[in-house]
Formats: sequence, C-alpha cells, structure tokens
Amino acid sequence: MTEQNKHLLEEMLQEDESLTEKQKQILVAATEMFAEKGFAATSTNEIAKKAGVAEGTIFRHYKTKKELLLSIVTPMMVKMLAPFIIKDLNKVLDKEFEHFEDFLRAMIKNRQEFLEKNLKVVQIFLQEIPFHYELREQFIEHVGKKVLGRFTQIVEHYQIKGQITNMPPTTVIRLTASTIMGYFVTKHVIGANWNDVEEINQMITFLMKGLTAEN
Amino acid sequence: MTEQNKHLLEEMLQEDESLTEKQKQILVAATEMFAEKGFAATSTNEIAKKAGVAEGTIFRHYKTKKELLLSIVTPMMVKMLAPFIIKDLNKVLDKEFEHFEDFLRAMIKNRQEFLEKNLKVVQIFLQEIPFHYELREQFIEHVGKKVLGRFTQIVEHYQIKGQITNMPPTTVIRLTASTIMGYFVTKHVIGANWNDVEEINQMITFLMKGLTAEN
Amino acid sequence: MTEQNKHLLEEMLQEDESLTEKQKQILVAATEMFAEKGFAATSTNEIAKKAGVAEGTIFRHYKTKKELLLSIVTPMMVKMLAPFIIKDLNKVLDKEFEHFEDFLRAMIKNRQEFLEKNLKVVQIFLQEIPFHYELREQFIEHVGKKVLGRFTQIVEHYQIKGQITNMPPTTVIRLTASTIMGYFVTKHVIGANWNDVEEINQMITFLMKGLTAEN
Amino acid sequence: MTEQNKHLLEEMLQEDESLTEKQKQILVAATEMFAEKGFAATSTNEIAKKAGVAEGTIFRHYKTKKELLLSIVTPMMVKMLAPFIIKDLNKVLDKEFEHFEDFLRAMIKNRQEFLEKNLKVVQIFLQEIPFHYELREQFIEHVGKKVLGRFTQIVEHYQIKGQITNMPPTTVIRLTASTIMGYFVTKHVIGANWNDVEEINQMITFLMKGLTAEN
DNA sequence: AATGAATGAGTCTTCATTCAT
DNA sequence: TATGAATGAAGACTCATTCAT
Repeated sequence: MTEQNKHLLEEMLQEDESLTEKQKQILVAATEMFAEKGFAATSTNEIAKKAGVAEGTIFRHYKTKKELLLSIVTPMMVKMLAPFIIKDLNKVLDKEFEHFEDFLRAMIKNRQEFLEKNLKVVQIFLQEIPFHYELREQFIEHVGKKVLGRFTQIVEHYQIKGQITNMPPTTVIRLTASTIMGYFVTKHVIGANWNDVEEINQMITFLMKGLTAEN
Repeated sequence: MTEQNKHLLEEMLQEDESLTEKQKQILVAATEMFAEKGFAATSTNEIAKKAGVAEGTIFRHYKTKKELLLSIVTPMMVKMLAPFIIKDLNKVLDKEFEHFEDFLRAMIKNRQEFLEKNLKVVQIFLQEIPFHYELREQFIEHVGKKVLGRFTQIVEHYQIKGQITNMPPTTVIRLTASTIMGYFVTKHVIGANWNDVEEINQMITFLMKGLTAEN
Repeated sequence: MTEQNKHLLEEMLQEDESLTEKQKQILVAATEMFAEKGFAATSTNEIAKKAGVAEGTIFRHYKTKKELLLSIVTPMMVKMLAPFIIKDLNKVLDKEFEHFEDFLRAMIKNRQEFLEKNLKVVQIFLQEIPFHYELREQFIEHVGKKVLGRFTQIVEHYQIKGQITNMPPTTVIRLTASTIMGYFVTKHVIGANWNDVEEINQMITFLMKGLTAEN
Repeated sequence: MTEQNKHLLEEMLQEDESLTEKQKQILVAATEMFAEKGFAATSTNEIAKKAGVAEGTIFRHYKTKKELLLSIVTPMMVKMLAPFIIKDLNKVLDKEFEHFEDFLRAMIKNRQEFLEKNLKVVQIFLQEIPFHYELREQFIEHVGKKVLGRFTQIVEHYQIKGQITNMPPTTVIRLTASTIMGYFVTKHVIGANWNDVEEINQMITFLMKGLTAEN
C-alpha cells in the first residue's frame, strides 16, 4: 500500500516544485495516518514524528490541521475528475467507443488505475466527507455539476444510439455507479481470493443486460 | 430526524427497563452528536450538556466513551439482521414469494422501514466502521457469517427455480446489494426531488433484467 | 496475611457489638486496600466493591474517607500501647524480669505477636504517618508522652541495678528500639530464608553487649 | 529546607545541561510537594502553579506523573550509592581506616552530608517505596546486589583483622544500619534539642561494644 | 440501615497552535 | 526554512460525597 501511495506523492513532488523536502514528508505521513486513524483521531504530533519533522514545521506550511487535510484531498479530487472534463471528450467518445460496453470497460479500467494509485487519499476523502462541509462543497462543485453533466451527455449519446434503456440519464448513472463502486468496495474489503477478470466480466454482463434498451 | 430517532430510543427504553431516565437521555444525545460530528470529534462534555446530565454520569453507565459508542451501535446491528436469521425463513420464502421480484420488493420495503427508524445509528455505524475494529468484527461475525449464508440459500433457491442467472450467489448478492445501497445513499443525499415509487420500479426493472437467467 | 488480619477484625467485631455486618466488611476491605495501595491511591469505590457494599454505605458509617482511615488506625495504636500503660507494670517488672535481658526477650516476643496479628494496620500506620498530622499527634500523645515515660522508668530501673550503661535513658531506648525495629523490617522484607531464633539471639547478644554497664 | 534542596537541583542543572530552565523549576517544585504531601496527593496542577509553568509543560518533559517521580528519585539513588561502588574501595579501606571505628565514623559523616543535601528526595523515596514496585526494584538492583556485596567485603575485612564479632556479615550490617538509621530518623523527628556530637559518640560506643569480637 | 444513581470539582493527559531562536 | 519549548484550553475519566428511595 505504501508503495502505491508513493506514486501520488511522487507526482506531487515532481509536478509541484514549490514543495520543500520536509513538506513532502509531512504530506506522506499525514496521508498515511489520516487514512488509518481518521483525521480527528490523528494528532499533529504523530504526523510530525512520522514525518521526521518538528511539529512547528507543519504549521509553517499549513496554517491549520484542516488546511493540511484539504491540501491532501483537494488535488486528488481535481485529478480524479480531470478525464471527464477534458473538452474534446465527445470527440473521443464518438471515435473510440462504438458501443456502450466498450465505454464501460474503458472507464472501469481507468478508474481502477486511478484508485490503485490514490487509494489512501480516496479513502481519506470517503471517510471524512461526512464531517467536513468543505469536502462536500468541493464534491458538489466538481462532481455534481461538471461530471454529472458530462455523463449525462454520454448516456444520452448511447440512448440515442439505441444501445441503452431510456430511463432518465441520472438514474442510469446512479445504477451504473452503484454497481461499479460496489465492485471496488467489495474488492477492497475482500482483498485476496478475488478473480478480477471474472468479476469484471460478470459485472459488465449484469450492467449491459440491466441497461439494455427495451426492444 | 430527531423524530425518527426517538423511535429507536423509545424501543430501547421500553424493552430495556434497566435503563435509567438519565441513561436514556445520554443515549439520545450521544446518538445525535455522533451522527452529526463523528465519534472522535464529539466530546463527552458536549454529550453531557446536550443530555442535561453531569459528565460523571456518563461514565457511571459507560466505562469509556467507546463503550458508549458500541452500546449504541451494537444493538442496532443485531436488530438489523434479525429478520434474516429467523429460523423459518425458508418456509416463508417458499410460500410468500413465488418470484424473485416479489422477494426483492419485500426486502427493499423492509430495509427502508428499518433505515427510516434507525437512520442516525446506521449513519454512525457507516461513519465509524473504518476506525473501530470492534465494529468490523461485529459486522463480519453477524453479517459475514450469518446473513451471507442465508442469502446464499435464497439466491440458490431462485436459481434452481430458473428465475435468475447462474452466476455465483455471492456475486449476485453483491450486485443486488450494491444497487440497493446506491439507491438508499442517493435518496439520502438528494433528499427532496425524489420520486420514490418511480425510482424503486426502475431499480427493480434494472435488477431483474440484469439478473435474468440466460435461457 | 489475610488470615492474620482476620484476627484483628474479628476482635473488633466481637468486642465492639455496635458494628454492623456491613461495617465490618468495609473495615476489612479498607484495611486490605490501604495497606496495599496507600490511602490516597485507594478509592472509596474500590473499597465498596471489595467489601460487597454500596458506596453510600461507607459514608453512612464514616463521614469522610479520612474518618475511615482513622477508625482503622486509632484503635490499633491504643491497643499497641496498652501493655505499657498497665498500672502495675513496675510490680510485674520487679517480679518477673530479674535481668534486662529477660525483659528484652519478653518484649520482643510480645511485640512480635502483636505485629503478626496487626501487620496490615501497622503497615498502614507507618505508610500514612508522614501525610496526616492527626496520626502524628495521636502518636506523640500516646507514645511520646505515655510510653516513653514508662520506658524511661524501666531503663532507669535496670541502670540502678547496674545492669546497663548509664547513657541517658532516651538514648538507650532509641538504640534498643532502632535495633528491634530494624530486625522487624528486615524480617518483613526478606520474608523467607530467615532463621528467627538465631537472629533474635544475635540481636540480643548485640544489644546486651552494646548496652552493658562500663564497670 | 528549601535551602538544602537547592543544592541537589543546582547540581542537576549544572551537570545536566540538557535541562530547560522550566524543567528545573518543575523538578524543584515537584520535589517540594511530593515530600510534603506525598506523590498521590500532589496534583500536577499544583506542581505547575508552584513551578510557574503551564501544566502542559510538565508533560512535554515527563510523559507521566510517575515518570516525573522517578526522574527525581532515580538519580538520587544512583548518587547515594556511588561512594560504595568505587572500584578501589578496598585500597582506600586498608590505607585510610586502620580500625572499624574509624570506618564507621567516616561513613556516618559521609552519609550525614549526603542526607543534608538530599533530605527531601530521600524523604520522597522512603515515603513512596511501599507504593511503587519500580522503586523497590531499583533499590534491590542497586543496594541489594551492589552495596550489600561491598559491605560484606568490608565487614569480612575487619572480622579477619579480629576487630569485630564473627556473626554473619549480613547480620552485622543489619545491626549497624538499623542503629545508624534510627539515629537519623530520631534526629530528623526531634529536630532541635539534639546534641549531635554527643549522640554520635554514644552510638559509636554502643556499636563498637555490641560488635566487639568475643575475646 | 442500605442502596446506587447522580453530581461537579478535580485528575492526569493530549492537543493544535505560537513564537523566540 | 526549520526548530522544539511552551502554552492553555480542552479531553476523557475519577473521585468523594450527597440524597431520594
């Protein structure tokens, strides 16, 4: 797990050159601990120790503990949504994914890769969203408005093509998203003993059958 | 919300006569606050004030803050699963639900009623499960072993009848559960502007089509 | 140890008929715990539990925790001194103990029996005396004035007889008492591996030689 | 009394440069209060106030209240024993103290000076030893094993020279130690009205006579 | 006489944050 | 930039004591 997380932080450090070495250590340590024990139950003292940094150093970079949390979660949220907000998505769509199933498959694969890279940060996000209105607002701002809009277009696209049922697009999205998230959660909880390829196929079969257009 | 929660606590107080009046006030207040701010961010001082009780009184009844949390969540978990562990479930099944769809519909309705009554406690449970291994263990103990077993029987029952697909029962259960939980979550988040009957129908249509047996 | 202690409490209960059954249980439990953990570190809650009594019951009989302590220690102190305050001590002395050595031997034996019976209470007394002026005052009142007076007479008696050195009686008493108490303390600390008869003989030899009159 | 204690702390502060100014204030205040009221009855709040320091500061330096106690008592115990563990003690012995009486006198003087400097800490040690197994263990470790061994050698040395009785060395040590400690305790309790020179002479006379070799 | 629920002041300890160096 | 000592408010929890039953 530590391995995967390194990637995220490495990206951060490579992309954002303004970050001090110590600052990076703080971000790594905080991510680790927030994921494990939760934001409220993690003390800045612990983070400092784990990061090999003086406690004061944390507050030199982040005015408050909460700012530290947001500085971890916010960029993830932006990145998470990036692929869906790219302007020429429609073009890509039309060309690349003749069938809804192909789109589904591509999206699942893409999200899976993202999750593997950002597992801890996503975990923090999900754990903390009930307690911080800032997170909820960010989520609504980004996902609720932008992503949902995109997805609606996409769903309508395939509905027009007659490939999927004519339910309201939001409902289609909800059913699809629930299924995929249920898959990720179960996989994450089960851990081993999990035949990935098989399960994905079954899930896609289920989705395609469930969403198929009434003849 | 307070309204619905009263039900749970009222049951508690009526069934469990060993509870002091003050103790009940503590349970109500703690439930309220844990749901709202989370366990770690709620202080026993706050709970005491909200309950109109001295702080010491809390600890006279619950040795630790965590014990208070568990005393709220544990009984809910037991109750939550009760309907699925009733001994003559199979009999009921055979007689009452000729078709899988009827079973689904009944279960959704039943769970929905349960949720409405215990919204806050369920919320606490979901929010806190990442941070307390006791909750995870209880969940595995009860759900993982008992409920999953029951559901497996049920799914196999309908598979044999040829009503649903021959995927592994656990997969069927996962797909179904994901869909239903996604429905509850969305409903809870959206709040208003929600056509319940319509959404349930669409969900069931989706599930039935998705799980239909390949003839 | 519990065994020996029972004796003390049994005496208490037999002599003092005004004591309730519960009250006796409280005294036994409190003695046990005060000896083990010290007065300040023992809670009335613990005492109540150990005594099998409600916490309120303690305060029905003893207005404060300190009163409970004193009600344990004070009677012991009175009893401890009793033998030395008996009016006809001199008579007894003259007749029974021709030599100082016999007096010493008798006293050591007598004190030893007392200690065995009241080990815990004496322990409490010694542990708590630095922290409670009441205990110091009681001790001065009883020992400082009464016992010291008696002993002075006794020492002078043997000095006149030419059996012991002519140092000031208080010094003789101090040297003798130090030696005897050192013996008890060491015995108590060592526990096993202790040849009682031998050690007492050596101690008496030491004392007799050390206190012998310069001819 | 405060005067004498300053010495100890002053040494601490001069030798141990790692101690903060505040930390020293904490040690002084804690020593004062522990001696006066006992460990269990002294609150960290009191200590902080007396030290002119925030309560949190105490716990920045000492993880627990008990650690504070030990950090006061442990170094004293080490220092207390130092003179007896010096490697060339035998050499010193042979050359400096031809007679056991001289050795006794030197030791009493030496211990007296030590006590005067460390009165409070020794008091704390004696008061708390019944309640903290750590103190008992430290004492056994240091005194029981190291010091007792040295003293045995010394006693045997004078026994071989025919200056003192042939009782088992441990018994000789016990008798001597009891006498000396009885002297210190009485002196401390009596306070004034105490002719030091006279009392020491009488004590040594007593000891020398009591321990003299049987011709 | 005995209970045990209730109290609120007090306990030790932790925390996020500040600030002089 | 980084430190780490210092803070004081707040945290969970304990305590001796009271009081209605």
